[in-house]
Amino acid sequence: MNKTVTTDMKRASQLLKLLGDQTRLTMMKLLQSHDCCVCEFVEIFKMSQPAISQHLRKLRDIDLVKETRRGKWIFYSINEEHKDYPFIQGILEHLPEQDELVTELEAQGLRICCE
Amino acid sequence: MNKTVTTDMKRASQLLKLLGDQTRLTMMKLLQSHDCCVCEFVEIFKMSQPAISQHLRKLRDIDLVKETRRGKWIFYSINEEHKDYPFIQGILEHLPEQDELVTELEAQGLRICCE
DNA sequence: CCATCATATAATTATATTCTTATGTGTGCA
DNA sequence: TGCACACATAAGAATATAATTATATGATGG
Repeated sequence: MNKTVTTDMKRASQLLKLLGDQTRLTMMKLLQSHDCCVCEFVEIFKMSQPAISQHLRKLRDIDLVKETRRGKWIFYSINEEHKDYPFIQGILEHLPEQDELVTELEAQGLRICCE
Repeated sequence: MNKTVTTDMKRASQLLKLLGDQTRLTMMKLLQSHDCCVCEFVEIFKMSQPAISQHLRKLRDIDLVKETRRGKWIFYSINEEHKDYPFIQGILEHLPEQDELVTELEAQGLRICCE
């Protein structure tokens, strides 16, 4: 048996389907280096707040991300304890950094900071 | 810049969407160890021939697989020259072997052999 | 304790996906 | 040369997905 096996085919295809959306995939890549709150994502993706919320919900429903309230905002972060996180991580490693998106936010003064 | 970057976000999400289907994902995993023809997939997945054909078409449309005619059959195989093959390979490595499916076929005498 | 801000949920619509059935195409063999 | 087999394509229906608009929730700060 292959030691790198971490998941069965059904779970794997469900995970890949979730990542098979440019918005969610970029969210996950971004979250690897920066926790973000919903309103930041709204700015970054130029998408309505409910649309963002719904993408985050899908990621949360299978525990890929967790949420933490900080002041008025709810910050999302990667759940590194997820059983399939090594699998996800392997995928994200192949993708270009998306830090630029956060840098732009900061330049516009839209980055949320909770002391 | 990250040396492991192989693809941009749009292409990556398209690839992941294609793999985000259990049938296609299993096809890809299977093809890593065995070339297969359409009628074998029909048996393996207990799915109609047009349904199989359509899945294979999607994989072929982005050049993930290639086809070769051998006698009456058209065999599909992985296109290892694909620009994103290392990315795909990284994903498939995490999945359990699917050889059993082919073994079963052989046991039923349904495996196609061309001399 | 009330108003506001950030976020979530619901309902709806538009579009994409995946299957089925029907039919077309092309190769090999009688 | 024509029939049968393997496969592809087309058309249509059922379902899933992802957006929008409208509304609800819930914490915070005044």
